[in-house]
Amino acid sequence: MTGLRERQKADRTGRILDAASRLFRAQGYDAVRIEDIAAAAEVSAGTCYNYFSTKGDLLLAIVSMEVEEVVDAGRTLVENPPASTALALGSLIRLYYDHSLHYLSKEMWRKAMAFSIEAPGTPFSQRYTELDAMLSAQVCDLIGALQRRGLARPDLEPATLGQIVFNTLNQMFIEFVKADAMPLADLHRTSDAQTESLAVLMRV
Amino acid sequence: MTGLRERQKADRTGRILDAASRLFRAQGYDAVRIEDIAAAAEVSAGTCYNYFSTKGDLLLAIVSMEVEEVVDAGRTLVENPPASTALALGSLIRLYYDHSLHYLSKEMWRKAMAFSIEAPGTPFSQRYTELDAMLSAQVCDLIGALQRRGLARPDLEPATLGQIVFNTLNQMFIEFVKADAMPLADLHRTSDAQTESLAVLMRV
DNA sequence: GAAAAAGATTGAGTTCGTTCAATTTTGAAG
DNA sequence: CTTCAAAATTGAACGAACTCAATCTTTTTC
Repeated sequence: MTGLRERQKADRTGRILDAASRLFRAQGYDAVRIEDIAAAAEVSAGTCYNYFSTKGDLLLAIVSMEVEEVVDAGRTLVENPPASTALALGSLIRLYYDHSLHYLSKEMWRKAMAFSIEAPGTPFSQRYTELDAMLSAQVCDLIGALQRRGLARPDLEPATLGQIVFNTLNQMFIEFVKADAMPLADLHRTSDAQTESLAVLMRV
Repeated sequence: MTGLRERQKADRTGRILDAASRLFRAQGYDAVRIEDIAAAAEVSAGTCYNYFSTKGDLLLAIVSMEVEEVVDAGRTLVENPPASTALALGSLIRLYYDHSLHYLSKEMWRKAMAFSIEAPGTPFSQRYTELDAMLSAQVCDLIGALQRRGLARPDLEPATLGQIVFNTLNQMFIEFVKADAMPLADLHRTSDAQTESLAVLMRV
């Protein structure tokens, strides 16, 4: 079943991802050359291109792993939502935001977002877009749950409202990563204010 | 007042912008080398870098000129808004969308958006961000005008609602330029549906 | 009007992402 | 175990964005 070839493949993929992740965080995306990653992973530069189509796609693979974790964490929260609209939305959004800089720098986020717009057809760009859609769906699910509990006006599609909320939190996050000097606390403040407004909009 | 040096500077800037704009549209951003632009503008490659810090910033200068036109056109519409919420929003959004591909290809938009996230500090990246804010402000203005005419619920900040509407239309546009095969008509359809929902949300 | 200073242009050189033909490694068949 | 085909690795070569020391042009000074 798992021949030598497959094991080596998985091993090399892991080593490349680990090396890239560590180096990107430590030295910055631009400062790290493919050769550096290859050296740290004990392969040649050419081999990196066997596994990842471009440097940007390699970054997106790393970012995607992070987003997967956030999706998992979010699932738990959506299954047991806090007992008010603003609190429920606020908690989910804070979960997303607080995870975001745990393993990734703002620069990595900027480059990743840029690359996913610039090269939407690349394998990990598609994966990243998929994960974004999952986050958006999660917000929709939460709003659906709130409606069923009578905590949000029932005359609006949860999908529509969820999209709106997700677009808003996503845009705030983009502005956050674009401003290197902006602390996470500022994002929280802006977000809390917007969430409050959105909760008003959704009030029964 | 306007010495030879200044005139030459303006002339060269214009020639570089013209050449780049024409070549990007005709051959695609990636296919055009700085040397090609320099040759078409009758300067050297180095000179391009005196005027624009990077190839991406040169693209953003071109895109910004286009967005300036859209902002001007939008101003006229906001001053005389159509007589219903959905129609007013729909007209403004359609104005934005229809202008968008007049002089710029989807590829140019993708690269421009990517670059503005990736390198937010660059001169024309800042200009582009400013122009985006102006579009957003325009939507807010329109909503304010609708409120004053009694066409939108007055208990919500126009700034908040405007942000929501702008984020939504912006996100739809990003998805449009990310999908090369998607025709403008599809964007219109999706947008009309979303606008309808947003109008419901804003109803008095 | 000549000389010096300031500003701009130039293109050869550097760097790094990416490609690809040659080579090596792995797995299967006889 | 040997042979062969398929798959993967390699690193040298390529191309294009960007840099910079030398050169040229414009403006200012006296």
